[in-house]
Amino acid sequence: MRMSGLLLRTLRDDPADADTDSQRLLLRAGYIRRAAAGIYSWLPLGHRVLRRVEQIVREEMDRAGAQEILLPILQPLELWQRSGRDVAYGPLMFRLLDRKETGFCLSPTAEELMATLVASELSSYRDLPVNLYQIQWKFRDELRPRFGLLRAREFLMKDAYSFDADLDGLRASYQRMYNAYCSIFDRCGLTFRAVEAQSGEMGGDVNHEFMAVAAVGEDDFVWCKACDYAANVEAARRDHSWHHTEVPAAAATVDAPPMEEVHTPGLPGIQGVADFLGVEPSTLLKCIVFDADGELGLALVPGDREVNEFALARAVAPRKVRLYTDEDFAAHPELPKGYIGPHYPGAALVVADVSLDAPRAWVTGANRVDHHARNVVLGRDFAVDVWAGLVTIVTGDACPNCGEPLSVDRGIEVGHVFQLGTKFSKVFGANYVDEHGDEHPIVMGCYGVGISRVVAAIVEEHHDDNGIAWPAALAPYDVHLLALPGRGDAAQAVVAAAERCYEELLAGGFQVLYDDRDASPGVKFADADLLGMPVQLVIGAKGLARGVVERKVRATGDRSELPITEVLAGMLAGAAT
RNA sequence: CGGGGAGUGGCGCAGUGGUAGCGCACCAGCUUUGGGAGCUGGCGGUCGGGGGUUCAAAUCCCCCCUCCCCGACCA
Repeated sequence: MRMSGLLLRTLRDDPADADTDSQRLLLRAGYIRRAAAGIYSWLPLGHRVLRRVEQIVREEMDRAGAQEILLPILQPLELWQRSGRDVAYGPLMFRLLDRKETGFCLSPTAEELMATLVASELSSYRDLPVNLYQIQWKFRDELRPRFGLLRAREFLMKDAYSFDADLDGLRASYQRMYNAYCSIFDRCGLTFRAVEAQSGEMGGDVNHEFMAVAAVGEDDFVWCKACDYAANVEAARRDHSWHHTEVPAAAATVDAPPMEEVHTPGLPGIQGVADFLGVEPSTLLKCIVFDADGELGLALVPGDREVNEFALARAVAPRKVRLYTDEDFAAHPELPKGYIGPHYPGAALVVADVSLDAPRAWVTGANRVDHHARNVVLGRDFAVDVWAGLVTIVTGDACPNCGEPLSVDRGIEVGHVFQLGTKFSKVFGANYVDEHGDEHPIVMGCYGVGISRVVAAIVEEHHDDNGIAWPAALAPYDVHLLALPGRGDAAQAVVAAAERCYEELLAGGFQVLYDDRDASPGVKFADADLLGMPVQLVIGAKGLARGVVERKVRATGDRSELPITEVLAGMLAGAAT
């Protein structure tokens, strides 16, 4: 493509209302334009990127045995009323009436229509399994669209739906989609992890979120850079064996002096007590009071850690847990809030983080206002009813898989796979007849990739101060060819060489963006870096005099020279490495 | 929905009662040509919309709309 004819205007200034790198750069580089809050137009370069992501998704879905179809965006509201999601989605759904006052919505997703379709098209176990997908625009009237393409009201999504005879079939379909998603995000050049989402009450459905690591992500999650461990913060674990190898469980081996009380007036907080006594907060034992089905419980963690409420709930299930609030303490004035220790006589249940199972003496509350206790020893001075991983994971904790340090980062949810079960099949009568003639609801799974969101996630990961640096698999063009003819005697020769080079690369199968504009070198360089094609080829009078073309790799800045006669060969060789 | 901020040319901004300006971009000419060139001359805005106050409103008042940020909410 010749840039002289390309619909492209790059902006020198950052758009005032861009709040993330991806939005800022995609706007500046002329890939997208905002049409309304959370609604964007895709210009030629942006559209090419979108299509390339789409194509990767399509290839991987096809490879996984899914079949592409296309469902309408405009869907009868009646379907959504039947599933109950009319109410569940509420104002998140764009709604409209046709001229006969019949309700419609702009599809925010497509389980209803898919289940309806399958109900009428499939009827026998011989038809199963089936996996159908579409790549279609979705609409959600977000309370607050933001971050450009990351939380848009109109976005391109690949949504797939698997239909199996039973749960085993679903699990196999799910695994195929899971694997396909890993391939998709690998090919897109994203650093990502599949996070098992916190299942709802009583187990719930199995589902994984695919999180692309990015500072602008809207969700915290825990992941290991050394292996594929990942979890959301509520479900994350750490491996204590890496901290406490070879430690006998019997803390009674501690040779500590007897427990003694210390007067710590007006110091209910961990940091205050640690400073007052001249010890590290980690040597304090933090006692968090909770209610477990009406009984008083204590959750014990080291003083420098926080209690993960979800972990606590899992530890004492099926009892229902509620951490004490100020109101609770107000209702129980006998509790010495801020000075409670693990040996509190009224505690019916003591739950401790497993890291406390170590031979050491603690500083903790003395169960008496303005007093703390020193030399408090497990087994001698207090007992634990339940051991569990109770602490909220922080960066640096050991990975439960491999022991390397974990990271707590933010992530962009670029994909989500979900074992749905029979909820929609039952509502829409998507049943099949088994080999014995018995009818069963089809077991469904659903699988989404936010294609337009992936584009933004890629820019978040692949950019620098000068602009975007597309991974080769997604760049709108493979090569950015810059002609710098200048006004000297060599100008015509430079243009001629660039033209030859352009034709040669095209003939060689490369997608080439050719800067043939009558612009200064500075403008061309700046635009090339901003637009972000993976390789830049510069043909100027200087190089031409020596018979060479300069080659710059956008992502690394590495420069090399190719003989003008071997540009295509050089590019082919470069592509191979 | 609560709190805060903002709407002035394609983009970024200035302009607190006197009839709209700067930088970038765009067009023309001349000069310049290896990291967003210079000079000259141009094009382009009913100042978000409506109403009001005033001799006079981008500016003051009222209503509405839109956008942004924080929160709440949430695929």
